[in-house]
Amino acid sequence: MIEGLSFKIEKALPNGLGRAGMIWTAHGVIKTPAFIAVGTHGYVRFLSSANLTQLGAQAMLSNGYHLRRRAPEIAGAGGLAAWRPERQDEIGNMPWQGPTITDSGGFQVMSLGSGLGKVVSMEKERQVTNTAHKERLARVTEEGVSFIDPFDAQPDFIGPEESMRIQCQIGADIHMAFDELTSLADSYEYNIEAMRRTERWAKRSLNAHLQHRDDLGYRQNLYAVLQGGRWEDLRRQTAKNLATMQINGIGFDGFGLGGAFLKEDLGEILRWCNEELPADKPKHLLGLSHPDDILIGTAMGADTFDCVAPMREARHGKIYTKFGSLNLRQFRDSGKVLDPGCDCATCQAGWTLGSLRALWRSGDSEKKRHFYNLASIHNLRFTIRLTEQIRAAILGDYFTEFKDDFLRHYYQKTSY
RNA sequence: GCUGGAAUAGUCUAGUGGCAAUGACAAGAGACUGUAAAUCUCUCGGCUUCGGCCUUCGUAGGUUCGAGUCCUACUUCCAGCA
Repeated sequence: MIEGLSFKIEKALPNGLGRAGMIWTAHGVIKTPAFIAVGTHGYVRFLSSANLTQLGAQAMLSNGYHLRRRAPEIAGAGGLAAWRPERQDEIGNMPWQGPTITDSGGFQVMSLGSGLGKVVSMEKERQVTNTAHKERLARVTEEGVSFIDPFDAQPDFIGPEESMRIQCQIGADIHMAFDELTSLADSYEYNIEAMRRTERWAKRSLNAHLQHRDDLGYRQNLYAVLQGGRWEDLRRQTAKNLATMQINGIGFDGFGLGGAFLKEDLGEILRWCNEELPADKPKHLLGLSHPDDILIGTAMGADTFDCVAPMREARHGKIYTKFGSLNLRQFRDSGKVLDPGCDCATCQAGWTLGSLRALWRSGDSEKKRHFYNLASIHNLRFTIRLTEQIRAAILGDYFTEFKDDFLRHYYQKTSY
């Protein structure tokens, strides 16, 4: 039996919660802070496992909800790191053999239920409407979540026990307890209710996880997820409750920091959580990746991050640069490089904004797939490189200077 | 040369007497954060004080209260026959 997760802090920020460290799992090591590439269906869209390795990805996050019907098959293959997914993007089916994480399906409770896509957004000025969701596809009860699968319209149910059974069959190194993510539109009262339900589900998740965590021959690990919205009393309370929650003397291996955040609230909320949580456990900030979010998250004690944005925005023509992101549409025939000094394979191969745009707008599906690959490589490398730079800055005692310098360039869009 | 068909916005296209005129693409602007997302929203003749005004469906006439639509001629293109 390969031992379970272990976490070592190499260096912590003075007078702060941030740190650089290492997480050991059965499938390898994650040097933190780290950005985890999202491969919901067991693979990262339009990126091969070789692409991921080349651009410095250390781990992949998949989703128990999307893979739930494949879980027995994945278990039969020996777990996610050995499973060859049937891909829709024609990139080949070599598995990602490094460390893996699965989400519980808790996000889908929100996205298929109360939430519109916009409700997780962090722009304060945006009008948030929770009532506009006319076709609610998920309903929450104490037992779990009943929902209609949007792909085949079939009714289904996931509760903590189902989520743990699925995740233990998928066999990622790190699992998330089944939680209920609230939207920005939900009230304080509803957040109390959802947070307490999430805590009860966490206990049931822990119980079910402990029964199956060694089923595939290596130790799988469980993070509890903190909710509580934007309220300090709720965040501190749920952090304390989950930090001390145990079954037969066994607690959680780490913690997921969940929720929908307004940008200006993120740092404070994470501070409340991480002042209460044990420093020696790894923390994963769920679903965020923009540079300011990663920098603030790291400063406030988050060790790992995941997000669909780098890849999705790449597909949609948003190219990340050190001077801010740009819309590829505006660069027809441009001979400029994507991002000066970028070390990604796309930039190294000499692609320019104009040539990439031409590929994207070609109308040819094969060329478009090529574009999705090239653009995803660039944005993902950009995001991963940021975490590498942050790690180096923490270890080298220049984190604050690095952060200020990076944000000044990125958000003032000085020139480009 | 004869006969038949066609001509609509940047391109293709809908429209057979009634509101600058359908749809697609291209183009332009924006969005996207634990993936119902190779997606979605908006603009796309000109002007505007946002109430409207003006100019448009190959060209020129005509019929009509009213024409992209019907009629005549012309121009160009396509097909068939010589």
